[in-house]
Amino acid sequence: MSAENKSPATRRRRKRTNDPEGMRKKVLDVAEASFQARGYHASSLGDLMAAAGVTGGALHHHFPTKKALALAVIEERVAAAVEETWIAPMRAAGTAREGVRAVFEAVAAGLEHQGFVRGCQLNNLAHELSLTDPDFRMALAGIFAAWRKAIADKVGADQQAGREQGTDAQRFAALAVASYSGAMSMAKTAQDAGVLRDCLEALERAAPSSSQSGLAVKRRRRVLLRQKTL
Amino acid sequence: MSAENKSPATRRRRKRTNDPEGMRKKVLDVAEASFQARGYHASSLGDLMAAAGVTGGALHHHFPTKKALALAVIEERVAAAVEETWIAPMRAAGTAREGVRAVFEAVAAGLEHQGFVRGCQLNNLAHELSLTDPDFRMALAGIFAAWRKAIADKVGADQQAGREQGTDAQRFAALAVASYSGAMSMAKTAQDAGVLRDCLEALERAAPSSSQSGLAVKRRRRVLLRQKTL
DNA sequence: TCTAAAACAGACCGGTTGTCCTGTTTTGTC
DNA sequence: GACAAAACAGGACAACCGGTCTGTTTTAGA
Repeated sequence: MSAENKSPATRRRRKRTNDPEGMRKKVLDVAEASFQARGYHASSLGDLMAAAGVTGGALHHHFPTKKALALAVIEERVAAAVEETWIAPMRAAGTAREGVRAVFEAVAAGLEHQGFVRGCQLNNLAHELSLTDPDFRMALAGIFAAWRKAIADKVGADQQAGREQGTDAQRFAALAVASYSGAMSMAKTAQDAGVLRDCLEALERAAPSSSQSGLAVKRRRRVLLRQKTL
Repeated sequence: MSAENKSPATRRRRKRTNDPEGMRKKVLDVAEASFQARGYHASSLGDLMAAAGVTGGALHHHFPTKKALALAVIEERVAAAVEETWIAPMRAAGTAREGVRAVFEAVAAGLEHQGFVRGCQLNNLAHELSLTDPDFRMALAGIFAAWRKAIADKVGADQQAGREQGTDAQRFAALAVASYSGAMSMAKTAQDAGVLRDCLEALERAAPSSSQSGLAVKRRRRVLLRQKTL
């Protein structure tokens, strides 16, 4: 965690190696983590520079303004996180409902193992930045839309396979995204991931996969899908 | 909206009138609005002072620190907003599900009439402040808990009246709060309140009030409950 | 009326923030 | 190897932020 590029007395001047992509990645790593933990406004560029071991000149070279940095974090990192956590698992799932359940449980398990809750990157930044700047808002809205679309598409696939005939794909997707987002908000505030499981149970108990009451079907789905934790 | 306490030449010195409660209220009004629109960190005390027409001395007299001001906004204003928007309508509703529907529709209608979405005060501040300070977090968590309890209590009352026998009150409340919170997050980011209606429809289509499929029951509930818009 | 506390005014300060600017070093290209 | 552009270093700076401080006015109570 401390400095390691101090030139020792043995070799007075280390030769510099330009690594623009590596440096850019290092900055994005630190910014992503800091935005997640402290938020955008509470993260100063000075802190980020110190944490990344990067000088002001280098930072400014890759990201002219703080807004540009945040936009890059949103478009590259936050979008990728949603892709990894939700979109890919949803594509890989057998059905939409199984996918939703798998993600909820995987995230809940990951948070419980981690011991604390930092919340959803997308929602964290969306709340802080949506009204601040139209560019922020549009970038964040696009990620929300892609997220919803991935779920709705899965419902559509289910319907083409003869399932979920009574379900409105768009609305189902909206509810899935909303309940996850809100549950994460509560989990973050209470520092307790249990509410994620509460919401999932309520969602499934209230919404059986077909007309069956869905009481005996629930347990055996739990082990079907293993997923890499975030 | 401009200054009105400039002393005109007619009477050289206006007599000052101490109004501690009024001044405190004025500051809280401005702070509440600014936190809602710009967030905590993006709201500077200088802006608040200017907007409220209050000097630094007066502000500091009532709120020694910015944190104290935010805590007052949370405990007095945000809690009151949740009380007015959710808890009171929930107590007044015939059943829990009717109450949830009434609030969703009232808020959606209010937002559509307003033309823009600033989001949920509680969730806005919760996302920005939960991880920054334990005092903030606890205050916000308490409001979430009261919100959930109000809904769960209503489900309990329904159950004592013979309804909702298969429903878990805690989980139902968690899902209602979560889906509302998440829907508001999306509505704020997309600047479109329609997602609130999507979530409500999905919630009710998926969760019929009893074993009936809930297709014909939905429409006639819509006019039953009128509620004061936020 | 006298007095002390509360209420308010307004200047002030140290620290921080984001950005800019001027150099220096590295690197790809002819 | 010459050279221009990219990559990086690091200081400088003006604006701003939150908090403090001193002083004045109002108000309540004896």
